[in-house]
Amino acid sequence: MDNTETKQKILDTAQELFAEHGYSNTSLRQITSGAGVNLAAVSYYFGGKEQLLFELVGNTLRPLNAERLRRLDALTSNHSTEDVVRCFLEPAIDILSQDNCDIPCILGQAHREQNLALQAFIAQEVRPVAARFIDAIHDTLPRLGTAEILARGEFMIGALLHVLHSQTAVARALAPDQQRLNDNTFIAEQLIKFCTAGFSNE
Amino acid sequence: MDNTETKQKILDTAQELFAEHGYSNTSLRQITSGAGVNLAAVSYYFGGKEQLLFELVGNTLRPLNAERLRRLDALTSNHSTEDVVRCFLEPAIDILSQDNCDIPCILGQAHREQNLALQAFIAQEVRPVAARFIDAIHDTLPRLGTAEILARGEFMIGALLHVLHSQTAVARALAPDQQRLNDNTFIAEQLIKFCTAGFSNE
DNA sequence: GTCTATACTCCGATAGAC
DNA sequence: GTCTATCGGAGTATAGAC
Repeated sequence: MDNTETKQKILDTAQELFAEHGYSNTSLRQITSGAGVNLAAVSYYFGGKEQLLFELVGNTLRPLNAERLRRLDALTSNHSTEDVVRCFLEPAIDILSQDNCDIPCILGQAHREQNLALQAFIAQEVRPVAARFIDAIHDTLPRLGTAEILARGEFMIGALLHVLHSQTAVARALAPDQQRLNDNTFIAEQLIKFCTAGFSNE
Repeated sequence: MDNTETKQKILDTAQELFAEHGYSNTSLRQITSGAGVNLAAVSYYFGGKEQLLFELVGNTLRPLNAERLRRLDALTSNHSTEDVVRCFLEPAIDILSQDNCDIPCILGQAHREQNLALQAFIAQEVRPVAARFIDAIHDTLPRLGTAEILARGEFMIGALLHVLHSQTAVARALAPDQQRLNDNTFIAEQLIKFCTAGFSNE
């Protein structure tokens, strides 16, 4: 069997199972038997279960943050606060509309894992985006201090992660007849409006 | 040894260890040896590790939601949007200021666990508060549809849980010199302002 | 009723055979 | 590069001591 083929089959199966049952609730035996490879293959190719998760998270975060930076760079000098918020949120929410809905689950889970090494890994990936984002917000809301921008940035990340992870499960449980809660475009626009208004409060 | 004393020692130790290392990363053997009781005591008193978590979560959610309902009931007929948001957020953030900071960790973790039974348990506890909250928001923002209120309610919960869990860890990592990010009063006021503005956007 | 000792199954990891 | 065998530790269940 090919090297890359085995690795890819493990990654695909792990992504699927992690998304469905969660990292801790998925065993290496489920992954390897699902992928049709030997139990020891995960240790051989990735170094262990945790490094396998790191690989998945990195593969998701890298293109996402690259796209965020690309959009931030494309902003003109007289951009609005909503433009900046959109640069940050839209690439993440776009993933929800793609066919593979494992990715947002993996992403949301990663931020929530109580794992210092993983937290540091994520922080390192997000840092350059955060720095550019703070500057861009500062341009549109000069009266807002750095502490305010940082705090509100955390609120935005929290709201985004919650939506990525649960996909408004609480709201849909409370009102099953509200079909708009299943519409990702509706949720995306609501989230962008919500966060833009939240930031703009000087 | 007394019945209630053994149960309480298990609850206290479990709360501490779950908060520090996470539910999945804490073993029953750590809990029982830390509490000075036998391994089987958890099965005997709670039925298993999962039911032990349920008990902890319930003990945290019950008084929190009772306080939220009490404050919602105390609102006068001409309340503001900020009043309603404050009723929901302040009791949760007040916990942060208490000496026992295990509780917010347990709360944030509970929402994060990929566990359908736990999700249902939480949804059932939150449901009465959510229903009253939606009505109260509707009073102040009559042009807002139910779907909008529900979606934005999810964003607010996401932002709150993120703060409860990480206590603005990302922001503090990005700017260690911003002391205000360690001030719970500052974070609370910022969160209330952020969510109030987010809801008010009709 | 409370608690102890113990056994059972499953987990992640790894040394070593092939 | 792949696989088997095996290890220590996990959660769980229970028989029996007090």
